[in-house]
Amino acid sequence: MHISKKILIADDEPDILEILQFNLHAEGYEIITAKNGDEAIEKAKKTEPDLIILDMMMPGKNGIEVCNLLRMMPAFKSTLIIFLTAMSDESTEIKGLETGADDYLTKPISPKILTSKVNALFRRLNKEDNGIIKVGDIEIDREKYVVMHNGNEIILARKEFELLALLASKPGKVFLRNEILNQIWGTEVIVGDRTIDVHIRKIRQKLGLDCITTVKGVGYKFEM
Amino acid sequence: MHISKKILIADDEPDILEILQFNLHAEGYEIITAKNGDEAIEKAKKTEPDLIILDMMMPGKNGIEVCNLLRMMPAFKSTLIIFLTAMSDESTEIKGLETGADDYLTKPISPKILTSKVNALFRRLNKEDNGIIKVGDIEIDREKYVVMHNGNEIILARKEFELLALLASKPGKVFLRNEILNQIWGTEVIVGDRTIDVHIRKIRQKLGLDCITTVKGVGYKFEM
DNA sequence: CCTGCACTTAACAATTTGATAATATTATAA
DNA sequence: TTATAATATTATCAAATTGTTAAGTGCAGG
Repeated sequence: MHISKKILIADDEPDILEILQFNLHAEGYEIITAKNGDEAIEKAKKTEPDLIILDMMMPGKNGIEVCNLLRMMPAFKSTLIIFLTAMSDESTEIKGLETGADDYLTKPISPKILTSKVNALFRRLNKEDNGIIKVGDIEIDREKYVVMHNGNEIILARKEFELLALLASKPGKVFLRNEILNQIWGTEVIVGDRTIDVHIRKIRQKLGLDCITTVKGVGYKFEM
Repeated sequence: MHISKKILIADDEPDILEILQFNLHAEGYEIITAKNGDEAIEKAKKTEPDLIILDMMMPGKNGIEVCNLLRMMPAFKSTLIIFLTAMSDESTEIKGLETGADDYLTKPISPKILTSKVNALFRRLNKEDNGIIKVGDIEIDREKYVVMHNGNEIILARKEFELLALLASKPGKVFLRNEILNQIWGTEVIVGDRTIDVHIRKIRQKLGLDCITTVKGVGYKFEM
């Protein structure tokens, strides 16, 4: 499972703080709260949260000031920051975004929109390390175009790689021959049925494992 | 110089299309437009934009459908997507975000908010490249345009430098020939396929290292 | 005006890949 | 068990892909 992401919420209104805390905690996030700007900076330094939600209007340092101060520190150069703004004031919103925030929310806050936004931001952040399929001791990296087995790199030709990646994308699922043809070769190109077999054979050979099962009369499936 | 980011805008209302196009173009982005969902998908495949702005309500395929279709293709797994929604309808917004969009905008659209949001999204995306790339004993300084290897400066021509910098920006990742052409030469210019090879050769020669790997039928990748 | 450099292209060699045909083997139903 | 259809295997060849060299073009600086 995931290690839960930490979110720091800074707002001087206890009600808002509680609503946000309640909803985000329900989504599985770990919540840290702060009642003003100075406390926010202090707790940010101590806990290094993944996301910081800052109210724009706070006693002492306001949201923008806090954001600016944080962005100056290397540790918070790329931390996600969301502003909360009471008024739907365009210039404030723009100022927030230009200060280096990633998004802003206008009060009154809808819990559902809040959680959706937060989830969306984290989803985007995790997009960067994607494309890796892991099944048993095999690792297929679509981006690097590499297949690893027990630390050894296995060199596959393009069609072989795509075929393996397709089968491994849903371990256990039987891919019909037609399905494979459409996915790998497209609908335009027409190749004989034996072609698939030959590629399957090469993959089996190169992997040296028995992880592709023939389902006679139907297709192939990948499983460890 | 940076190569300008490409933004694809899809909306059936010509007025909106024009407003968005005008404002984003003024910010230095390269704009591609589409009048409906199908055209959007077609143009997305052809031009591989960095950001796609989709109107939710369009004749034919609506924004969510287009988003779903795009997200299914590996090439658009991590492309930025923003929805435009006419109504400030909470459930629509949430649905949009959960479909895999990165943000949404409610009409009527404020040009300033639009550009701020777009800039903020790109800012976030580019957080990683802080100018200097270090891989193994190679150091690439994007700002100074200098490549160092074991303390020795290696002189690369501009195209060579950009190509190396691109490959090294994500070590291990395979860059498709198309991707390289789009990033280094842009979509306007058309150069032959051999051109890439020749530049790669020169880089390999000058570096005197075997750090650029050919992935036949796919592209090139940088790794130590 | 000459020279050198950056970039591109053309041409050919070297290599790899992918598809097919031909044959062998296996699974399954009658 | 046998007949039959489906798949495995092998070898072969054409096509696709890349490496390499040389040469052409345009431009900037001396």
